[in-house]
Amino acid sequence: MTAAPESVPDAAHKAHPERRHAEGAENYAKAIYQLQADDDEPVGTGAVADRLGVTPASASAMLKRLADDNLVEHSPYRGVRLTPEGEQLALEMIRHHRLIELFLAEVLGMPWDRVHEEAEVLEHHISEELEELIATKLGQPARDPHGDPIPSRELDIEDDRTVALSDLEVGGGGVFERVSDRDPEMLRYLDSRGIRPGAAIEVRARDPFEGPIRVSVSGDEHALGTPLARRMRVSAER
Amino acid sequence: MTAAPESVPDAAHKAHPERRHAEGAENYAKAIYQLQADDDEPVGTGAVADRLGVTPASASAMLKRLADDNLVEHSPYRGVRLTPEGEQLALEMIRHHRLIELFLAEVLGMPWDRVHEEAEVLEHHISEELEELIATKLGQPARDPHGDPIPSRELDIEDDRTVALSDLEVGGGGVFERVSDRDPEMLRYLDSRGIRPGAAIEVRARDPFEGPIRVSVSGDEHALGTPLARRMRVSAER
DNA sequence: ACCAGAAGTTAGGCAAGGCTAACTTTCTGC
DNA sequence: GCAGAAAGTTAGCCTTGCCTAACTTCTGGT
Repeated sequence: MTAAPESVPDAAHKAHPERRHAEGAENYAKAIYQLQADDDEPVGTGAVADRLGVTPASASAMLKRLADDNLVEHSPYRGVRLTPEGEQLALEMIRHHRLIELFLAEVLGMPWDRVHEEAEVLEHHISEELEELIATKLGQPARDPHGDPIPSRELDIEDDRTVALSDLEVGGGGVFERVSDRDPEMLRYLDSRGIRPGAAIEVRARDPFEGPIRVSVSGDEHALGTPLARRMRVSAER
Repeated sequence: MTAAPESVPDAAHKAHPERRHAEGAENYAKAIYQLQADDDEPVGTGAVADRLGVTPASASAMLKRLADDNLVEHSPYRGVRLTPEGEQLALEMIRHHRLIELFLAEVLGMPWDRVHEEAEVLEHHISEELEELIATKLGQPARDPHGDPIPSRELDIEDDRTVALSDLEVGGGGVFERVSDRDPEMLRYLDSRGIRPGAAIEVRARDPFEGPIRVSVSGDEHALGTPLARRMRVSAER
């Protein structure tokens, strides 16, 4: 009866002096990072709540906890900004997310429009060691299947030199770099039209008042709605 | 500003009328299943608590919740038994666990003694679709890297025809089928001695009072402690 | 400059799980 | 067969997150 003591599932990971954060905190950090984008305006509570699908009250409470944990600076009523620590956490999750997306697509053949939601869950549950094995298997890739850059092991991320397709004038264009991975229907649609990252794209015509945008992609013409065009990023010309 | 509504991360999976269970319930079901083993004695609260590393009080409360959810039958003070629904849940987790272990070892080259703890986490977070992709990639395998049988897609599991090495008499033996995956040190030790599932093993001598057991494995002799031998399963001779 | 509405926060609840301390039930040894 | 030990349960509390309802602060239009 007195068998060897079962290995209790206690402190598993972490060699580095890196604090553990709950899944909730990880999602908030990622959301704030993505809302913060390039401009460094603080992010409003409502925007965070919106993106995470919770009420502003819940977000408000959570942001206070994040501030206690030193992941954000929070000036009540005026918004939050990630601290360096919060940004690291966000980038860590983004690295996980994009590595997992690429892995699922490349190694397991999961369709382009399905990898996002799977990665959304798994990103919180892989160890550093598994992250590294995946990155190695993929050859330390720089971009995920939607064209998004993957932060390096040291969490450096290539800065964004793209513009939204919806912001281009007629005659503008470049290489279609990436598209938000968050809407499977959009992904399926683009994929079915043969519009994939890496393709050359050019704006042929625009209609006023959010009308369709006519573009040519590798010879073919397509008319795209503005909401879609807003999510498509094209390499900036310089 | 009124962009397309972001896809909220609500009800994601489940085509089948399959209820969702929290991670906690999944772990309890698995623990009870494994404690129940073949004998169908009910499992005590303390044993469950022990295996999961929680206090008996916590387990007691949780078992009541599982009973409400129809995963176990609970007679107060006398123990729990899984319901068919609870057993399905346990087998589902065991299938996930063992597929993930094998996948990590085969596809990513993760060492034998590390796959368990990674799988312990991930088993709760893969979708049915990913489960299927993994199983396909591995060719619908029947056993994980420790030699444990993997339940089929329909959750049928091969019944156990093995005995503990510690229960064999001198002269007894058979094929070393598997070993508990829960103790990395044991795994590393066996691996370093070249004792791996599939090898022929025979008991050469035993000392009384839990003394070492001398066995031969593919020509070499080893002396194994009783606790270790208790966790090694050898194909039953008939 | 003010006030209404928008944005944010506080208060009070709930559910899951965990803990300790105290109490009950069951089992066992004499 | 009964007392004390062992096993199980209850009570009361904590934390993480989420909710609704009510309150506060900020901001923009006249």
